[in-house]
Amino acid sequence: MLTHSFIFLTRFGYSRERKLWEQGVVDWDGFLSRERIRFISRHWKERYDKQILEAMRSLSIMDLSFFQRYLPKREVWRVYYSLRHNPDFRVFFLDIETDEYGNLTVISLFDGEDCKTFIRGFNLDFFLLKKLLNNASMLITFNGSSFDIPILKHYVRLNNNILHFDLRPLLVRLGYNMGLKEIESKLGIERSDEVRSLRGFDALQLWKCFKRERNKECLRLLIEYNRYDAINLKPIVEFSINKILEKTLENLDFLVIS
DNA sequence: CTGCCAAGAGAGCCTGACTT
DNA sequence: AAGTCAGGCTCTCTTGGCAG
Repeated sequence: MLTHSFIFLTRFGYSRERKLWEQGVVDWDGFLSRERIRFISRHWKERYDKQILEAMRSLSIMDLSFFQRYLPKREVWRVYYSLRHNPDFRVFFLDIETDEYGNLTVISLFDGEDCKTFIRGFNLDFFLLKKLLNNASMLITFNGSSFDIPILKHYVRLNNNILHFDLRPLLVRLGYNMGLKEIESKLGIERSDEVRSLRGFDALQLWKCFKRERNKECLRLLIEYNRYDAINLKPIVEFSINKILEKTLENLDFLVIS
């Protein structure tokens, strides 16, 4: 999908990108191989050629900072879609819990197969966490733009070539303007009985309970809750990218995307 | 080259929604 | 409560294409 994208070009929006596709310019190679393109002046064609060559170069060496800078946030899903099976593309589904003062208490990183959880006061080591995070190509969250990522940045400095894919705005576009738990139940994604009824507010109480009473059961539940929040993001991503791809390519049946 | 027009990109503002 | 984003709205500006 990424190599079919032109939305990162200067002064390009959805309509101009679609115009290209409709006239048969469906990928970067197609764009570069044409001398002239209708509705693009010679002057701009030259500039766009350079931008596309730069995109190609970045992609070939997996330096995603180019896309971090020029791809609109709401289109970051295209990077995930194109690279999700590439072994050099490392993703973390991420979720954090905090106490009532906004201090990080628990964080889970799910790489698609294995879920690592770090707990304040036990195994949470910010040096190690930083090392782990900065080895990733993309972090995927739900509402992380306004919650998880800013808080995380208080503790660790993240490299600027890490892409952040926030699922919430995408789901809003797809008509799911609601919280994570409600989306899960709409999509039939399950949680264990113990944590099914828990919400964000309860996470604060669980940590409080653990701190006050040293109650291990409270902590265990909080960890379980947090891990589900991270792990369940994966099926939601799969659902969302298929939906948004369908929507993006509506009425363009000749366009087959890899 | 100059002048005009319509399309559409982009900026600014407001609102509503979510996370713990 | 803080922080961020997208959508809706309006207004402005840039641009390609066309005519002469």
